[in-house]
This record gives sequence, C-alpha cells and structure tokens, in this order.
Amino acid sequence: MRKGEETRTRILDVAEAAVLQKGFGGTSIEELIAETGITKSGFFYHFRDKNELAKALLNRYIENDERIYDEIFSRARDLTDDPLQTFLLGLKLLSELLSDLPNGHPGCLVATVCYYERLFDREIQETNRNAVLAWRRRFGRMLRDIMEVYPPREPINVDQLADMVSSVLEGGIVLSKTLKEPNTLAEQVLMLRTFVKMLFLPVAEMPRA
Amino acid sequence: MRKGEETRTRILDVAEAAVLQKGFGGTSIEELIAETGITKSGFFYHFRDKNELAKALLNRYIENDERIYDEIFSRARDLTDDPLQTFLLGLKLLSELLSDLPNGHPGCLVATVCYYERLFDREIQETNRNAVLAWRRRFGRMLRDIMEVYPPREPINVDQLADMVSSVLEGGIVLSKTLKEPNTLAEQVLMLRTFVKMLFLPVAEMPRA
DNA sequence: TCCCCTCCTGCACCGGCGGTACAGTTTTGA
DNA sequence: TCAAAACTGTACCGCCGGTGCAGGAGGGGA
Repeated sequence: MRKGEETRTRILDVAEAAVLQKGFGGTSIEELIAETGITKSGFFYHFRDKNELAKALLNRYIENDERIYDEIFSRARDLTDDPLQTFLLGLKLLSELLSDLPNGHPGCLVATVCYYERLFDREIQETNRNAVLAWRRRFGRMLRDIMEVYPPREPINVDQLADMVSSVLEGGIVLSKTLKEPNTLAEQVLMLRTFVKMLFLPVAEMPRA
Repeated sequence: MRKGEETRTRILDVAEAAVLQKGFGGTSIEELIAETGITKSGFFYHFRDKNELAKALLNRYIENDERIYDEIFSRARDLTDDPLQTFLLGLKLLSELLSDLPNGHPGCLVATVCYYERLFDREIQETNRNAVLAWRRRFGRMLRDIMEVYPPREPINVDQLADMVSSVLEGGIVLSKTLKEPNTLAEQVLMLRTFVKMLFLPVAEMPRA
C-alpha cells in the first residue's frame, strides 16, 4: 500500500532534519510525531524503536549520498574522457552543488552516527563503516585510473588520498556548520582539487579543467 | 579550596569521555554521578545544569587543544628557523602524537557541539565558532610566514588553506573513528603535509623535513 | 457486498532522566 | 575553633522512550 510508505518517508524527512541539528540523543520521538502530525502509536507502527529509525535514516542517507556522487561523476565523464579531467571536473561540480545549497550543508549522518556510536548496535556501526569504505573504493578507483596515465609528482598511497576526499568533505561540513559560513565547505573541496591537480598535472602545462 | 576543583575535574574527565562516545544527548547525568561516585546534589553543586557542564567541558577541551598545538609548533621552531620546515615538522610531530594515542583519537568536542548545536545557547555556539577561528588564525599566521619566503606554486587563499588543516583533522577523526582504524587520522595529516610541501617547495629540490 | 489487511488512533502505564528545592552533614583551610 | 565550602539525602516534578492492547477507518480483492 502507498499510504504507509508516504507516512514513513515523512517521518524520515522530519527525523533527518532534526537529527542533523540536534543529534540522535537530542531528538525526541515526541517532537517527531508532533511535527509529522502522527500519533505515538502510529510512529511505533513504522519503527520498532529509535534504533530502527536510526537504521532506516542512515541507510536512506547513504543511498542518496551514493546517488549524488554517481550523478556528478557520470556527468563529468560525459564531458571528458581523461580520468584526471573527469575527477577534477567532478570536484568542481561537487563544489558548485554544495555552494548552491540555500542554508549550507545540513550535516552528514555518517558523522552524527560516528559521534553517537556507543548507543547503537553493531549493525548500524557496520553500515556506517561500510559507507566510508565505499567512498574509499569509489575515489580510489578513480585515482587508480588517473595514475595509469599521470605519474604522481610525489609517492602517495591511493587509499589514503581517496580518504582525503572524505576527510575534507566531513571536516569541511564541521567547519561550515560551526563557523556558520556556508561557503567554506565548497572552498575546501576546491582546495582539495588544487591539491589533486598539482599532484598529477605536469609542471609545464596548467590548463583549466 | 582544593577539593572542590578536584571533584569538578573528575566529573569533567568522566563527562568528556562519555560525551565523545555518545554525544551530549546520549550522556545522562545519572551515569556521570554513578561513575564519579558523587551524588546528584553534589553534581548540581558544581554545575547548574547540563548546558553549564557542556560549557565547562568545551572550554577546557579548547584550552587543552591550543596548548598541544603551542607545544608542538614551538618544539618545531626550536629545531629550525625556516617557516616552511617548521610547519612541515609540526605536522610530522602532530601525526606522530596522533598515532601514539593508544585507542586512537577519542573525538573532537568541537565537532560534537557542532552536531548538537540547536540544544545549546548562543554562548556555547560562539565559543565553538571562536575555537575554529583561532585555528584559522594560528595556521594562517604560519602560512603567511611561509609565503613571505616561498612563493606558492598555485595561487591560493591563505585562510582557506589554513582551514584545510582543520578540515583534514576533523574529517580524519570522523574517518578514523568510523572505520575503527586509529592510524587513518595520522595518515591524513601526513597527506596534508605532502600537499603543503608540494605547494611551497621548489620543483628541483626535495629535502626531507 | 463483505471481509481482511494495512494503517493507523486512543489510552493507560512503566521506569529513567533532567532538574528543583531544601534541610542537614562533613570537610577543610585560615 | 569556626565559617565557609563541599557535599549527602530525600522528596518531588514533568518529559520522554517504550510497551501493550483494543479498536477503528478505509481501500482492494473475492
């Protein structure tokens, strides 16, 4: 039936916004049901407890996150065949997407879960871990493609460089939110882009990608 | 009087560890008093409410954080006069300090507060903001010293590069904690070091700092 | 048309927690 | 020794997460 899914989605929408602002512990089920206009019984019909809500929330967030990266880098691939240019263009597109967010990035659920770990079960922690590993694989794959064509100027570990993309994103979100400077995150992504460009592009030529 | 301060410190120690694992919302006052062996009345004698505990916790954390950076970079300055070498050495020392942490980095309170913002008052949010701005000023100062001697290979904004240090640290902590790979954070710092080195060091010479 | 299944509502209740209030007690340093 | 500091003990409040269960609306298939 349709109606159930719709309500479930509405709860998840409200919950996601609340959790990103106040953390899981700071978000009460009572406030969620108040905002969605559902009763407590209705809530517990959809989610057995808070842990299951968190699970659903995290899974949905990660799926959406992956979809966004897929879109961005496939758009980049449509525009160039060169793996380095694809990556640089992808970072550019990402930074544009981030700076277009009206109120800045709302926060990353992976980080929220990370700073709340002890109260969740192993399954949710594993989900979170796998999400970060998926980022590592995604960016690592692209970086390996680049390295087949462009020898890096300095010896680097691919996984560590791939992780740096995640680091700068996660850290940039924290900085942006804390400083209340929405643009900081986008700037950090461009800074990372400069790094990647410098690492792989020959000294002589410096075309804009 | 001494005794009061001692108890206060013990509460803060227990609270800091708990908050970094479970967030503010996930940490109950009852568990804190159980672990410190104090009564509820005793707790509220030291802190008016949870918000004041958070305030004290954050201020202490930030002070300690600043002290650590002061020590690291003053040690680096003792070993070399060159501003670039000082910075690179400082990052190296920092990464060593981080990889020596027995159970990995426990987490950053600034990030915790960032992901819990809405439940705190303006004062605590301002404190958090100022902490990040202090990082920006600290690293920015060092980078400006570098740029007076070494022209950067690519045009960069100093504040944004300074922020990148904070980004990589905050992001590295999230990755390290989520992946349960304590070493990831230290590796990320070294990765950043590679970036800074590449940005400022002339192409020809590549001495190890 | 009837009935079943999904999708809820309403209500009563529990225990934990943040917080208040306040009286009394021990500890400590001048 | 004495006052202030640093607590303890007790009783209480309201919110919240969570349980249990009975019942009802509404739509889709037989």
